Amino acid sequence: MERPGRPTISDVARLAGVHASTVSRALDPSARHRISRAVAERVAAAAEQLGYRPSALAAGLRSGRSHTVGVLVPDLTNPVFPPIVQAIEAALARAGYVTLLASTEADAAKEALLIRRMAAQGADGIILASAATGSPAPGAAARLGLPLVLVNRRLPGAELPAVVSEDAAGIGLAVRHLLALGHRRIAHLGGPSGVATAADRLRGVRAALRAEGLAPVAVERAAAYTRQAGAEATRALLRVRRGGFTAIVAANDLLALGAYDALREVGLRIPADISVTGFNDMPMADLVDPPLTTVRIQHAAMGEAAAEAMLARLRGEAGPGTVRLPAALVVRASAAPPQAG
Amino acid sequence: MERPGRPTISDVARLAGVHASTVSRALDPSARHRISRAVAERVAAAAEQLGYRPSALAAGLRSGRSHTVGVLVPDLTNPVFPPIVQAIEAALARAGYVTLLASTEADAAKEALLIRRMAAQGADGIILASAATGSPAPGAAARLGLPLVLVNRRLPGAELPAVVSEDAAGIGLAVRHLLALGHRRIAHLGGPSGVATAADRLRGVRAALRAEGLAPVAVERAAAYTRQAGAEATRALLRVRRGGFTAIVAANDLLALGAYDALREVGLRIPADISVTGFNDMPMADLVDPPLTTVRIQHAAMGEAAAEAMLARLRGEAGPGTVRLPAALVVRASAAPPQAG
DNA sequence: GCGAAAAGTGCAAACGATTGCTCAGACGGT
DNA sequence: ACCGTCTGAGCAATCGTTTGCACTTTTCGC
Repeated sequence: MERPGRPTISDVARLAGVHASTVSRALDPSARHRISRAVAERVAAAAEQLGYRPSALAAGLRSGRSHTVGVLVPDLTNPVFPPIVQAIEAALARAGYVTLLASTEADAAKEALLIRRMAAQGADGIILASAATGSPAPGAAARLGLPLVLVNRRLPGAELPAVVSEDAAGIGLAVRHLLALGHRRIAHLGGPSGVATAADRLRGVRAALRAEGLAPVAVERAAAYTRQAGAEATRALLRVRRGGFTAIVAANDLLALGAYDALREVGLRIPADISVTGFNDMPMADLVDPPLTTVRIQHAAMGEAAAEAMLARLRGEAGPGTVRLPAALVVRASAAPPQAG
Repeated sequence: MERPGRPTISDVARLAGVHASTVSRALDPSARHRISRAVAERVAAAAEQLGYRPSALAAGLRSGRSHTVGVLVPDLTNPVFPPIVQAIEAALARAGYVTLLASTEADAAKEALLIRRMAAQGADGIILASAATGSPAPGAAARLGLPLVLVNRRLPGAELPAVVSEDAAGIGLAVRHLLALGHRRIAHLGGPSGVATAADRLRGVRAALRAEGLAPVAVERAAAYTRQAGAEATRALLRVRRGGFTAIVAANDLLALGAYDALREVGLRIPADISVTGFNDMPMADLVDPPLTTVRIQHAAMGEAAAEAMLARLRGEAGPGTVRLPAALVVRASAAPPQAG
């Protein structure tokens, strides 16, 4: 008649007629071999009968491992992140880990606070999506003794495991596509400074152009990876160099869509007047008007690899250093040969 | 020279020259009044000096409150969820809670497993986005004694707090818009059965039409809220009733985009031949071709309200029951007057 | 069969907080 | 002056596990 609360390990022990420590071992796959088969089975049966679920809190307190990993993203509404986060969560869940999610809003103070809070919650490690230079994460994580894995963006200088795309080579694909279409005067709509992907992609654009003896006719860096910032930077590009380029290589899809907005404002047609390419191949990139020619990155694979890298670290293995996943060109309709004349 | 590990409450106590229990009280705003001002300040200083961060694990173990809330979504890559999740996380974070995220993949077994796992982690409550009939969540949560709050979809029958949109009234806006444009033969591309929003929106379509003495000329329900399922259901609609309708009211944006795909396959132009409306006003809905006329719901407000409802419950307050947030029509270009003749 | 090694369990001390009790002293009313 | 109340702080138990150590039994080599 009494409300028993959740059964504890002692309840199981009592029912199985053994000591709690024996139950603990019998239920731990890595210690089960120290227990006789008969007892292990009796314990399993008792646990099953009681519907016993060990308290991860108590286990974490004692063992120091909470089976919890924190994931930090700057902005979940940026379509790049959901697939990555989802893949991370799935991979962690498969390994029995639960995912703590928080959004930093690209604010360094918030990032530091969230890491501390996750550490207080006993997180075993932190996966940081989109680190920016000056990010307090490496310092904070190191101070707290937490393994840190970067995903989507690396952090040059810091020796941290990271899973990223082949940014330079990937955007080179887009540039070469434009060159093949006959473009010679190409502008780059770059990502914010302090972000590794932005620098890498700018480098990639320069390299691909240089291979043909060319250089970008203009480079304008957006203040953030958002549609609004992309539109603004494109307006700047038009102010400075209107008519001076026939194509814009954007550092990501959101920026490219911002370019769509800005080009439309001044009556320029895509791709008839100006070609535009993006980067990321985010969901819906095929549905915009015109469908965006872009570079596909492996969102899911990236998330999964990041989770695997974290799990390897948590197992005490060295794990991979920086992993670079290849990107592929996706040709749609936003890039076409330049207008004759 | 020794590696001190993280400072514990006893370290702070020692430094402040008081007992650990006094530190605990001095640091707890709701118990601070039992401590003299002088001691409280000494403790605060000591904690500050040591960089003390209480272990949420230990606190949770003893107090039964882990300051952790689990959030379950069926699929994070559905653009409806990120803004909701982000708002939930932000509101919870403001209250000092951390968010556990997991994706159920619309799988009941997985949903049950994840709830158990979150309970084992000591989660204080569960917020479930998009419950479907037959969801094991209410039962599981009740068994575990966890408060459950629904967001985006309610669960008819279960007496659970839920924060949803005014689905019926909202989609009525779209229908009335179509009627005002002159459409009379309207088909409904419905959501999956077993999902409350789908039923509510279907009801809303019927009600709005009935007010004019009309009824939907066809109703086809998609197997899931995805672009693919939307395309398939639209193909079915065309098979059955091609030419029999001049507009499609879709139960959500993803379905509407699927309709775009299917209509294009057979050479039908939007909106010249067929008008299409969506629901949700997801990000990018304005960028597709043609820009989607849809119904805007308050993603962020919904997430925030759900988090607030959960926090109220955790404070022991009754909190609101079902909250319905109004929706608004967003007119873009996918709906136009029907072709003459 | 003997002793040593191995196997299988139990014991009890952590882990780091929270909280019901106890207790000493200050205070105030009569 | 005395007694009761209140305040502020300490004591110690407790939350539910894990794990180093000690203690029996087997097991096995010789």
